[in-house]
Amino acid sequence: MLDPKLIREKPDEVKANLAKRKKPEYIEMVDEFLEVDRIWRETDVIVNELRKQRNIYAKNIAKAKGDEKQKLIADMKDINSKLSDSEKIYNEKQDRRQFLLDRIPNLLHDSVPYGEDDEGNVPIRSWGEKPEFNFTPLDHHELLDILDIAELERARKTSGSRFYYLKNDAVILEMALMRYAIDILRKHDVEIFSTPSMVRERMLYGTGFLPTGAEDIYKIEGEDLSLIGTSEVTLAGLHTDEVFTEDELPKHYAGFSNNYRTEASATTKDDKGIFRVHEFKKVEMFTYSLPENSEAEQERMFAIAEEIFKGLDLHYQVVNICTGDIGAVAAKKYDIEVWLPGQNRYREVVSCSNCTDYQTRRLKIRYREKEGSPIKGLVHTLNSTALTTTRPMIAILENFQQEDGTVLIPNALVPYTGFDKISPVNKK
RNA sequence: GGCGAGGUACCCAAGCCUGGCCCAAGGGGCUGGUCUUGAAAACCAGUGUGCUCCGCACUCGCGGGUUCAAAUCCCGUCCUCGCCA
Repeated sequence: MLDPKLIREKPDEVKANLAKRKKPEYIEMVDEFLEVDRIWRETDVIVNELRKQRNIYAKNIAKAKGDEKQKLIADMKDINSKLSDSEKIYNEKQDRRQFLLDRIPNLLHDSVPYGEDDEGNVPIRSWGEKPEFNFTPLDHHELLDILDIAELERARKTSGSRFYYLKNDAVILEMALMRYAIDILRKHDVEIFSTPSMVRERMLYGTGFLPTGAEDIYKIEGEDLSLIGTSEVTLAGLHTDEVFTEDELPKHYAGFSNNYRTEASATTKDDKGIFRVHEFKKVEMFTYSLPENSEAEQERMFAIAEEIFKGLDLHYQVVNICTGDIGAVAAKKYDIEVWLPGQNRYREVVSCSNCTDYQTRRLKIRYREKEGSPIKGLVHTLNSTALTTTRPMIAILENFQQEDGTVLIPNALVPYTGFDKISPVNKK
């Protein structure tokens, strides 16, 4: 949520910023907000004045006696009827105002490149090199089959499309990836959490996954609980309504969790294998920062994400996400796109966002100089993938495949897996 | 799941039974000021949100209701803690 005062006081700046997102409805929302906000405030004055009258009368009635009291009570009823009329308008305008605030996205940082859609994302650097093959590299789903380390067809039977079983060496590899990432984070003094997989609605609203985006979330029937799509939600929610002191910040957190996504709006192109799935495990970095430090914190966080992928010897490029592709919550976002030989293209494996105060305004997470001193403002939040299970696994399979189908395990993972390759098995 | 006790501002906490100087006592912390060479102590002021900001209104977990008037009474609901299952 944006600061309503900012929209009111600098509407042209806000609109110019939102215009970069190439969605005219945002501009319309701002215009409507300005109008609704104006009426809301005018009504607020009227309501306040009537309430003041009511309070004065209430006190006088308490003191008055007999006929005088009866007269005052009659007058009071008149005031109350006027008040209830004004309050009705006031509440309507307030609801509409909030509705709009809930849907206007965050302001973009100046360094976000302009672009219409994901074609406009700007690669800013790359690391490593594409592997050379003197044979035609296989797709990851073919490799999963040859190596016999997953059940894809049968997963359709038990759970439906976009679910999967991993088995044997793939299970070890999955855990190894998580442990590998966690150890790197611990080296950087990040606090590690294993978080709930379900949260209350308030947390999803607070992090910006609601009200827009409800179709991507699995909701538990009859409960105020939904499955998280990322531990960003649980880690952001952790300090809801709290007030940090400056010396407590930044908080460098990371969450390990299962993640659930309906992928309702996804295309069917990535259906094969485990590229786009409803459930996966992830280590997610999450930072609470002073406003003035959030830009530096984003660079710091992203450097750790890169370190993780460098350690896996995976060739990748870094992309600055453009105005047309960035989400509603982020002010600025970097992705890591890893090279997938089986698809012959780069694919997203990391997303690192500075959400500034967009989430903390909703979650009411603030800071003050020290214990007991007045509140100074809202903290900034940032999140970044550290490592997921499925896509990095795909990258390892496709990049380190040998002609006979054997897949070599990156050196950094061997201490965690206990094996340095996965070889094809002869299935009956 | 059942029963019980609770939820008051940054923290602690009174008020609730018996509705009305509660525009929420008091304490702590913090900020500013007076004083001091400096500090402590003491004293004064400030310390939730909104607005047309020397003034008002809102805020007692949340949402309804009763009433001229609700932190206080009623209903619903969420959460926390305890005991039981």
